[in-house]
Amino acid sequence: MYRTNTCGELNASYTEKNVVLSGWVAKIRDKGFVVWIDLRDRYGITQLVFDEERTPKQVLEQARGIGRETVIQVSGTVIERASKNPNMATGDIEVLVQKLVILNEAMLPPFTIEDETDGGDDLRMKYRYLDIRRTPIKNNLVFRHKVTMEVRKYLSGQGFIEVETPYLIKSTPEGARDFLVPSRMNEGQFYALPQSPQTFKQLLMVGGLDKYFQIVKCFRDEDLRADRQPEFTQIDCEMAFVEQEDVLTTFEGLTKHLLKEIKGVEPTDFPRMTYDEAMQRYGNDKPDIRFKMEFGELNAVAQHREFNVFNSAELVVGIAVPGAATFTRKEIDALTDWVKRPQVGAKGMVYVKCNEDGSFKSSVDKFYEQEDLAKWAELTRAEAGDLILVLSGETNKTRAQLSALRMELGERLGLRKPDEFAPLWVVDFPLLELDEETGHYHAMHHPFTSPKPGQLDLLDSDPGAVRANAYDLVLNGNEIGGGSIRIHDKEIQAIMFKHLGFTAEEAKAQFGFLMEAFQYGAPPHGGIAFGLDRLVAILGGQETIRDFIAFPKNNSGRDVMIDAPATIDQDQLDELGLKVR
RNA sequence: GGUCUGGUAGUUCAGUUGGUUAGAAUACCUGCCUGUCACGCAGGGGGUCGCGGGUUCGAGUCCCGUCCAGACCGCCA
Repeated sequence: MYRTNTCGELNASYTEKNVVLSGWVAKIRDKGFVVWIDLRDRYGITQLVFDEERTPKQVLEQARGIGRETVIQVSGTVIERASKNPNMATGDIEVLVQKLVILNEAMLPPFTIEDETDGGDDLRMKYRYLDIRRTPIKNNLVFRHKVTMEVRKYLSGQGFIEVETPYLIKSTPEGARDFLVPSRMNEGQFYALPQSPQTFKQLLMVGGLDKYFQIVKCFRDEDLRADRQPEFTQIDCEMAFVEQEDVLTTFEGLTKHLLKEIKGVEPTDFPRMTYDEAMQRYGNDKPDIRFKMEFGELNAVAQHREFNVFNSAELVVGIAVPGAATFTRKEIDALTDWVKRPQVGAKGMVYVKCNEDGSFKSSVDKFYEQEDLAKWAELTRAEAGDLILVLSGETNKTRAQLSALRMELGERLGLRKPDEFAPLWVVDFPLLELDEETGHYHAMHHPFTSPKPGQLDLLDSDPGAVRANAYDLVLNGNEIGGGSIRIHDKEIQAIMFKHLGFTAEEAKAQFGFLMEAFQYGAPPHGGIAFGLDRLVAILGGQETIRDFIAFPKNNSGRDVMIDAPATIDQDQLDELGLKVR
C-alpha cells in the first residue's frame, strides 16, 4: 500500500495515528538537529519531521540527502506540532517519520514548483508536467473539471443527451482554414478535422434527437491569440422545435446555473442589445458592460465650426473617462500615441477636460466655444472631473478605434474587475458581411443561419441590411457563446448558398447531404455553442486560456513539449501518396 | 502577411554615452544552526550576453540579417 492518507487531509484528529504518505518532496528545511520536508501531492502539503532524538539515525541521514521533487513514501506517526502554522490546512500536525522509501529520484527541475514560480512561459510549456504540479495550474484544471461537470449535470437535467460526432469529416471552403488528414486508403483524398460539429448536430435534429449537446474538440487552422488555440473545446448544443426565445431562455439558464454553482453569484435576467445598438453604444459587438464610458455621437454638435478634421468625418464620437480630467498633458499625449499605433490606427485624438468649476479645457479651444463643449459633455454623459476623448473618421473604423481605447482605459482604471460578471445577449446580427478585399458577401455566422422572417427579398436589393436569427452571449467583453436559428427548408438553404456565391453544383457537392436531409422532414431547429476554454478562463478571472488547458500550443501553434508539428518519414509520405514541396 | 516588445548564470532580471575582471536575487553545492514553514548565518561553483555578419582601437550595448518567445492587427463561416 503506497498510502493510507493524502497530503491534504491530516489534522489534529489524526494525532497518534500511524499513517503512510506518498508524494513529491516540495521543500527541505535542514535545521541541524531537526529536518522538515514538505511533502506534496494533489491534495496538499503535509510537513514531515525527522530529528536526532526520535528518528532512526539512518532515516534522518536519508532525509538530509534527498533532492527536490523526489518521489518518496513515508511511514510514521501523526503528531501535534510544537509550533503550529495557521496558514496551511495541515498546519496543526506533522508526521514523525520512522521509515522513508525513495520511489523515484528526480533531476533538479528547471524552475521552482511553487505558486509564484520563477519559470517563464516557454520553460513552463516545455516541462508542462512539472508546471501542472504547481497549485495554480492544478487548481485551474480542477476548476475546469467542475465547470464541465456542472454543464453536463444541468443540460442532462434539462433533457439534453450527449452524442459524439466524427472528427474525420469533409473539408469545406467557407470559414476558417481546415486541418487536413490524408487518407491512406483513398489516395489523394483528405479528411478535414471539424471546425465545429455544425452540420452533424443539425442532422441529429433531423434524426429526431430533439435536444443534443456535446463537449467537443474543434479545430481551426488560423493564427493564435492569448484566447485562441488551434484546437479548442466547445459546449455544442442544438434543439428542435424552438424559436430564438427558447434557445436564449435555455442557455441563460445554463449560464446562470454556472455562475451560481461555480462563482456563487446570482445575476438578474441578462440584458439584451441588438447588434446595431452595441455597435453604436460601445463600437463593439461584444461590449464589456462592467463599466460605462458609453459612446456619445457628436456629429450634430461638432460639425458647425471651422474644424475641418471633424467636418469632413463620417462620424465624430467620444467617451467620457471618469475622473481623468487630472491627466497631465504628457499622459494624454501618451494616450494619443497609443491610439495612433498601427494596431489601433487613429489619425489623432481630441480631448476635453471637464473642470470641477463647470468650465472646459480642450485641445480644440481655438475652434469651439464653451457652450459647444458643454453639449459634447452632455452627449457623452461627462461629469465634472471627467476627460472626454474624441475620435473621428469613417464610421466602422472610428468605432473600432474608440472601442479599443475604451477597453484599454477600462483596464488601466481598474474598471474591468475579474470578480464581477456582466453577461448580456447581443441579438439581431447581420446575416451577411461584406468582404472588403473581394467585394463579396459571406455569412457572418455561418451559411445555415436563418434570416429574420420576411427579409428574404432584401437579399437581392440590400444584402447588408438583412438581419439574422443569430445571437451571441457576451461576458465581460468576451464572446463566450454564439448561435442561431437554422434554416430547415431546402429552398431557403439553396437561396442562401446562391447569395454566398455557390453555384448549384458546388452547393450540392459540399452540402448535398444536408439539403437532402431537409427533404425528409427536418424540424425547425436552432442552437448555440460556447467556447469552453474561454468560459472557464473568464469564470476563473483570467483572459488567457492557456493556463486552463492541460497541454496548450504556443503562439505559433507548436507544442514545445512533444515538439509538434514535425516532419515525417519518406515511408509515411509514400504510403499516403504525398510529396512535400 | 504585418506592427510592437523581449532574448544576459539553472531561473527571473539589472547592465548608464560603446570602455578595466558582465552584476543582483533566487536556485544549486559545502559547513553551521534546538521548532522551521519564503527558515537563518558563513562560504562556494556557475556565462557561446539567442545565432551570423558589419561598424569601431574596443560591442552585452550601435547597424544589417536570421531564429525563438510573447502581445496585438489581418485572419478566426
